[in-house]
Amino acid sequence: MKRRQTPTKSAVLDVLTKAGKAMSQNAIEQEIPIDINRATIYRVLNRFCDDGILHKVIAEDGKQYFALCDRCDDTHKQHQHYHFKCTVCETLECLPSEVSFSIPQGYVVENVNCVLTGVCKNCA
Amino acid sequence: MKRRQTPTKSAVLDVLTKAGKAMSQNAIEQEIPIDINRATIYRVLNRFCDDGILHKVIAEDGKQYFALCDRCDDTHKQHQHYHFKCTVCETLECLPSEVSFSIPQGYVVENVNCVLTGVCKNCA
DNA sequence: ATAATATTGCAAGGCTGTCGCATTAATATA
DNA sequence: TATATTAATGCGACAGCCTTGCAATATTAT
Repeated sequence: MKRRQTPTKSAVLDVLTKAGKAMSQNAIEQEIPIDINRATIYRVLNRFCDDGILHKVIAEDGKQYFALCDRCDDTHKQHQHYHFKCTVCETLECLPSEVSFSIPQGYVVENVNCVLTGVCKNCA
Repeated sequence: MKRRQTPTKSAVLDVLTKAGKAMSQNAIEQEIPIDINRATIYRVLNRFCDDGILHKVIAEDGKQYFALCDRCDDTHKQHQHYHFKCTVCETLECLPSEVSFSIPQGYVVENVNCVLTGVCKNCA
């Protein structure tokens, strides 16, 4: 299935690029200049994830956040860095700190989701 | 507000103790012998969290899982250990591995939520 | 026993995310 | 340029998770 260029895709990518942080579907919809259906935004976001352009983080509110991370299109497919969710400004950003853990024998890790919650530099 | 002893509270604690792992409201409700309202289970679980008896983990499905962890009533209030969610048996368990990270200056971390997803020892 | 109030059940509602289906629009082909 | 192919979208609907208000119940203290 070959991807097509659409206004929706560019608009979503544009918002995420300018934001420089992870955003929820809702936040993206509010920031986007054109009117795009909710389901469509989700589909666009998930396609971007499939294509390795975005990565998805689950925050402590149980919601999905999507980020365009500069360190993501590297060798490892997994996004093994920490994320920080500020309870004040609701921002979710990627941290430079890499996740490292030891796992008991026999376990196979396929995905990593690490979110620190608190107050960010700007809001402190 | 002083807590009261109720059959619901004991039943919930009992299930979680026997399970020895983190469980969702739904899973708890299914395991519980008596019939308890969904909202009530949530209220009981959240009260236990407030009282420091349980801790809550958000998994990659966006759902809340509650665990009675043996290492939790220690000095630190935060539950800074990794969790492992098996995609096969759907189990979410606490790992012995402690979470360690470096955080940029000015950030205040109040909570940690780290979940590894994959296949556990039993299902591999 | 009685009062005070924490806990519960019920119903309802909000929010998130997904899906099927008809329609539209982007790309390839003639 | 016109046409065919099919990816992408909008709409509506739905399921699931979690919370909340309110009246009824049950636990604890007096």
